[in-house]
Amino acid sequence: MVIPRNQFTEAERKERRIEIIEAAVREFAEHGYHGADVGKIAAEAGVAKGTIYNYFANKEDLFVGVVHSGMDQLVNQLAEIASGRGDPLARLRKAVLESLKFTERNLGIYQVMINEAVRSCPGAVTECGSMHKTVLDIIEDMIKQCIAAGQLSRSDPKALAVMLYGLVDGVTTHAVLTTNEFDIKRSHRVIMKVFLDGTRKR
Amino acid sequence: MVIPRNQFTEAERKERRIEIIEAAVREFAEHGYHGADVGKIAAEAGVAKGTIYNYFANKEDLFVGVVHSGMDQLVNQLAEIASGRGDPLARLRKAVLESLKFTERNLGIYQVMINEAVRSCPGAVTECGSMHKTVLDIIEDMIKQCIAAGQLSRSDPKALAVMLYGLVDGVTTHAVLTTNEFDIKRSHRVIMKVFLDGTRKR
Amino acid sequence: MVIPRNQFTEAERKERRIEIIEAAVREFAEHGYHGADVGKIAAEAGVAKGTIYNYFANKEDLFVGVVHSGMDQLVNQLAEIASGRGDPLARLRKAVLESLKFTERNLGIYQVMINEAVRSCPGAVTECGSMHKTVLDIIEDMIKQCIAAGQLSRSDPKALAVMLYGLVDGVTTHAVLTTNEFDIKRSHRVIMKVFLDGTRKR
Amino acid sequence: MVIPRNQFTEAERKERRIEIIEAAVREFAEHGYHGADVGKIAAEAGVAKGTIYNYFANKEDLFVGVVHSGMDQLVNQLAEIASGRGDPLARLRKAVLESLKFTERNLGIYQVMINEAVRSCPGAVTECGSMHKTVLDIIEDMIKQCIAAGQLSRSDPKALAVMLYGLVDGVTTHAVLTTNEFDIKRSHRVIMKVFLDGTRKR
DNA sequence: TATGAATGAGCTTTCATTCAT
DNA sequence: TATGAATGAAAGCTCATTCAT
Repeated sequence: MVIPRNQFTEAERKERRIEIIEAAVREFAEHGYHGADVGKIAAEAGVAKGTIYNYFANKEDLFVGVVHSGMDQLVNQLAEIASGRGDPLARLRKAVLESLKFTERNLGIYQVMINEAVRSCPGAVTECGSMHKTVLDIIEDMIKQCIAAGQLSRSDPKALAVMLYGLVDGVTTHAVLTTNEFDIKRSHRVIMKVFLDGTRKR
Repeated sequence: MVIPRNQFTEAERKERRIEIIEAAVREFAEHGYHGADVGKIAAEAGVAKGTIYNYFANKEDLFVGVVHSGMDQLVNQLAEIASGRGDPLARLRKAVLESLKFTERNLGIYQVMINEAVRSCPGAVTECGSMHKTVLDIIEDMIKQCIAAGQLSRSDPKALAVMLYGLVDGVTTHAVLTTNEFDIKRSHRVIMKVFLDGTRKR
Repeated sequence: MVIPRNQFTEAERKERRIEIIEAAVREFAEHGYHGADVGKIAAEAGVAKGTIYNYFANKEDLFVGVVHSGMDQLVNQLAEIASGRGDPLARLRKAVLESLKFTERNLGIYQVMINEAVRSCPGAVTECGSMHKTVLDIIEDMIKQCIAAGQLSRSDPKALAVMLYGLVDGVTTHAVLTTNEFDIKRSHRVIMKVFLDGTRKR
Repeated sequence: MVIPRNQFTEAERKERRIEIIEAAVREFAEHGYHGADVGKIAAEAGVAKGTIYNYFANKEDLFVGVVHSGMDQLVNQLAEIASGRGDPLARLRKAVLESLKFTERNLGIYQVMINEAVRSCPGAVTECGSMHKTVLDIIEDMIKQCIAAGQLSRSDPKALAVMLYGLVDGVTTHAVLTTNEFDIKRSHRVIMKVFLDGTRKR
């Protein structure tokens, strides 16, 4: 029963867009792309079904918006850490910690973004892929800084970024499949230990 | 137009079951659980829609069949390697290599199994979770052997298994998202290098 | 191709609901509960299949709506007669006449309501049973008035109500099975004659 | 797993036919015509689905068989009573009692026969109608005998038969809708009382 | 003749999207 | 611009019937 008005400020439109995306995040996270119900998203967001289509062209576009918004947060956070000053390795540690925190906070939607989008929502592949690439680029950049600072040995930084992020992703997957609660601090410690020192007996 | 017969040998029934599962693997891999169309699976398998329901109770049950069949192959292969003789670390290397090969061969369905099943197909969660646990148990067992043989340093073998498998899973995810072809040998080398020696400059 | 609008008055919604129920009455009457096709009901009502589900939760709920609507008419009519003033026996006669007219007008759906619902549509049993009970209660009440007025001999009024309504129902059944046209006036006369005076030679 | 033989005696065929009909009676009684499952009937009867079609052309034909068999019992019983000797009115009483007993024993299938068949199974209408007519004819005949013996007053015996049978049918319907247990003796007493003496205060 | 796997038309129900208001 | 009723394609599943064995 929202009374329509004729003119919305840009700010009001943005705010409502965000409300819709937040509702969409919850719904996509819980039911996956195909399982999500646009009607429920509208209800959750407190708007009419039709209104969704004033902000997004269709379900796919809404999903892209969700992905974009979600990854944007992570990218911004990582970018900030990456561009910081001080010990590069400490910053890398921090980046991994924040990534873990992010995935924990966004477990459901993160999985959907990273995994399901690819096969369920062709239109989102580009978006997901490019966000993923951005994250990896940032991590790669940090690794380069570590190498330059003599903290990591010289290897292909891109491959190392994939490894490091793979560890974060792998822990997430494991958490989802075992429905364990996620011990972030412990995961962080183990990931960094393995990544830095390996497991071989010396 | 498959001609119906009524006296099928056990072998013939199994064969047809496998044909259906193979068609289902393709469809689920391409479109995810919800996106998959039972009718298309039937057509793909060369049987009528109704026939599917002679072999599986419903879509969910079919999906569980797919998961079971898929993971079974990996579990068997890993189990064989794990129970082998000879150098434990070499066997661990081999296990990682085979896992990579498996995921490459089964990229689509593997992702659906590991990731989408959880939120799209409640009935498959148990199945997926238990298979995942089995794989990790086998790897954990091999890691224990390596520790016992003095090849890996003493740490929580369960956590290490999660790390190692996380690396494999992370590489897979990366491959899917970048739609890169998958350089298995290189991935194998990097994974083992990082896992064994870490990345720290010494 | 009904043009969709979104702001329906309560009256318009009710009207459409009635149109759907009327179409449903015809379809259920002709084919019974299981034999009825929701799609045909929609077509008959001039709406899309999906629209049915905006007014009723499912086929069962639609059927309950039909039963309720149908019996409501009869109940209201009988209730009005029952609560009238004047000679009780004359009112009882009138009630039987109106019941006969009602069943004649609603032959098909009446049969489905009374008979098939019980075994075909578990969700409607309560509804049907309670409407049936209401009708009998009204008739029982009228019989009590007749007894009080010394027009009928003292017997169990509930049992007599079952008898009287049984006569109406039996005549209906007979009409359906013989596909006779229904001579209401004659039926009314015979029913009242038998019910009041019996058949024994005196 | 019944082993097929090449030759069945006529008796064996008849016996199996009866087994199928008995199973069908139960299934039709419980679920109505459309709700009944030929597969379940076959399982109940201990034969394969295909075997049903060696004995009946299709579901409709099977239903006609059920109707025929069911009504045959009643018709035979009534016919026997009707053709008996002794007091006509006593025989009429007995016929009503046996009809009540019959409908109680066959409540479900009786309802289906009398009521649902008409709209669910066009092919059975003739059968049902003619059996119904036969029953009424027998009752009419008995009423004629009563009139001839001076036990009932002169009225249209066909109409009286409809009334009397209507009372039986009405009681049955009432029993089904109220899921009351059926007090046959009491019903019998009330029916005969009303039918013979009416309800008017004298 | 009995079997029962295969068939596929047909059913109910869902839900992304449209569009008159 | 927001609304939400209407839409109808599409999907999962059932089950009467067939027919090679």
